[in-house]
Amino acid sequence: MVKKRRMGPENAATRVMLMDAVEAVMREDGYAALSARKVAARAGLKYQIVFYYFSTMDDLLLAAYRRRTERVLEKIQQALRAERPLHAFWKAWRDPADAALSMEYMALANHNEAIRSETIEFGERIRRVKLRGLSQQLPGTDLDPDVFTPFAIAMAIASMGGILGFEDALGISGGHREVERIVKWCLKRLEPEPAATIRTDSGSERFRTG
Amino acid sequence: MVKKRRMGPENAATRVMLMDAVEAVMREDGYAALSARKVAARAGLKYQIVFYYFSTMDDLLLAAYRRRTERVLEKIQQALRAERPLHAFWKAWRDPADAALSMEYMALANHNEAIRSETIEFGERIRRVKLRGLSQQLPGTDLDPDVFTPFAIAMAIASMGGILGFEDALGISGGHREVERIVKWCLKRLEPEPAATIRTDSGSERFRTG
DNA sequence: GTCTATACACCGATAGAC
DNA sequence: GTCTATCGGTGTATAGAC
Repeated sequence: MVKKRRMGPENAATRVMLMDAVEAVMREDGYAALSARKVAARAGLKYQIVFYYFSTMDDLLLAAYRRRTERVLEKIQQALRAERPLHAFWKAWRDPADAALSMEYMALANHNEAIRSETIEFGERIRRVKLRGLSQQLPGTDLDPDVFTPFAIAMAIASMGGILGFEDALGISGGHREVERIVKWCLKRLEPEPAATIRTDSGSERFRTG
Repeated sequence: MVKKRRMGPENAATRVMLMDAVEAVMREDGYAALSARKVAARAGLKYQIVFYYFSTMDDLLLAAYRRRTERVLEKIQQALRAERPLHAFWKAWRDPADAALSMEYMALANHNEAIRSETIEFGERIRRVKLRGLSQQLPGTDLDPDVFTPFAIAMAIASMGGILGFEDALGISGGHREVERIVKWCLKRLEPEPAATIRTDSGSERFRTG
């Protein structure tokens, strides 16, 4: 019933090192390669130390994942504070730096209950933050405001940026330039440059109310 | 050098059963759970039979993956033959049925060289098929034809549908309705209903050349 | 074509020494 | 706080019996 094993404190430096090691192994070799032995070795320790700080490997994995979601959330909130939040979302999501890691956790979530529920909860949290943080209507456009809400566009942008990031990480780049052109074309009109003179770009295409 | 082990024929029924079993295990437990023991057990056989038909586990995995990419390609070509290909793409990619499996292979591709190069090759093949199969310009719209090419739109649609499918598979649904509305709003204008009277939808928003 | 038997590496986890 | 020692279970792969 009660855990009899001796356990280390929550705030130990080694605990943090082990979580760092989890991310490193996940990035390099994937979740299948994750083991107490590999994680500890990367931290320069014997593998039994893992069970001094975490009761199971799943516990360590979940702790590392929670730390990561907190960081991603912070990144989102930064984008929300930008002067052009939609542009910021596009830039942030398109970044392939963490794409491989995200993919790994997404795949893992399909088979690990703890990671799954954490992922669902996190996904819903992101959406709440976006809904609250984005303005309700876009000022710079005359598009149907019921369809093209800032929230909806942010979600669409995150989808496209996410896939493009995944593919970049893998080494696939075909069609990315084309998708980027569409997104930028739309972003330019939905969220025009703020301070400077708003160039009407006369001669090129724009959205118009019919 | 030469493989000395005795090996079964390429066209054996058991070989196919083993590939089916690979997909089943991947779907249910993920690539980390994939092992000769589990795969064979699912096919109702002892695990050593795997090494009679495949020289390594990686070989079996690659064979199963290749079979799958062929099937997906066929699905794409079906969409290309539809009367409204972009609508067909959206419907096909949004389907969460195989999303978990796709995710698994994508994550795997990041750490398994054979699966990675096969994935890259397949990705490029899809793009060629799309480029060749889609018309060069959309007839039913007056949007900038250099930006909104059928190919670019098909890629964007695949991105959004893909992520939505992944999230559906996981159990995340927030924001999907909103993204769907945007996509459908655009699809309706980019690829109007063909045979029937083309409703101009007077009073609602449309794209216009500025 | 499928099985038993066997080899050896690595896995998570525990107990207890230092 | 980190180590050594040890456990049973599972992993890939091979050789050879039936």
